[in-house]
Amino acid sequence: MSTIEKIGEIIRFHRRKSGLSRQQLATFAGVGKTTIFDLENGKLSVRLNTLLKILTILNIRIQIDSPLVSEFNLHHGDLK
Amino acid sequence: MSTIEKIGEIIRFHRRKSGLSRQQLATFAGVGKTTIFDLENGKLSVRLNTLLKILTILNIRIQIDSPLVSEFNLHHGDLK
DNA sequence: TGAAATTTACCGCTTAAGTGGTAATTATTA
DNA sequence: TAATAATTACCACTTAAGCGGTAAATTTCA
Repeated sequence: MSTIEKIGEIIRFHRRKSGLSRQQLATFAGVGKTTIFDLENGKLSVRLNTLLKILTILNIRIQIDSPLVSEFNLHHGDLK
Repeated sequence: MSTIEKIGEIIRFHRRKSGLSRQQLATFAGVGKTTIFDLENGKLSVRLNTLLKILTILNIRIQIDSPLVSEFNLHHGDLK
C-alpha cells in the first residue's frame, strides 16, 4: 500500500490534530463537506486540485520522486 | 510554484525519456489520450486515481510530508 | 444525564472529467 | 522529399465528482 493511498487516514489524522471538524475544514479549504467525508473514507477519485486545497489547509506537502527527477531539475530548475 | 503543480512538465519529461508517445502512455496507463494531453498542458483538475495510473507507468512516486507524519506513522505503521 | 456538536449517510442536482472520433498541423525519418 | 508518426485541437457523449440539504446515529462535554 503506497503512501498516497492512505491519504484519507492522513487527512483525518491531521484534521483532528488541528482541532477542526469536517465542516470547518471543508469551509476553510473551500470544498464541500461531502468531499472531506469521501476522502477520509478512502475515495481516491477526488480531483487533484480539490485535494491540494485540503492539503494546503492541513500543512501537508506532496513530493514527487523518481530516478529521473534530478535530471529534470537540471532542465527546469529545482523542485521545492 | 510547488512540485505538484509541475506535474504536467514532469510527466512529459518522463514520457519522452521512456520513448513513449502520448497514445502509448495512455494505452499502457489505461486512460484516454486526451487525459495525457490535458495533464501535460497544465490541467490540475485530473482525478487522483487517474493520475496515479499514469505515474505508475512512468515510475514516478508521490510522497506525503508534514510535521505530523512521523507521529502518524507511530499509529498507522510507516509509510513506504 | 442531557444538550450540543460532530459524524455518518442518504438524496437529487449541476458541472466537468474522461472518453474516442476526427482532422489539421507539426516533427521524424527512411 | 515523401511517407510515417506524433502532436495539437476540436467535438459530442457518458459518467461521476462535487455540492448542499436533510436527518439519523454517535460522540463530546458541561
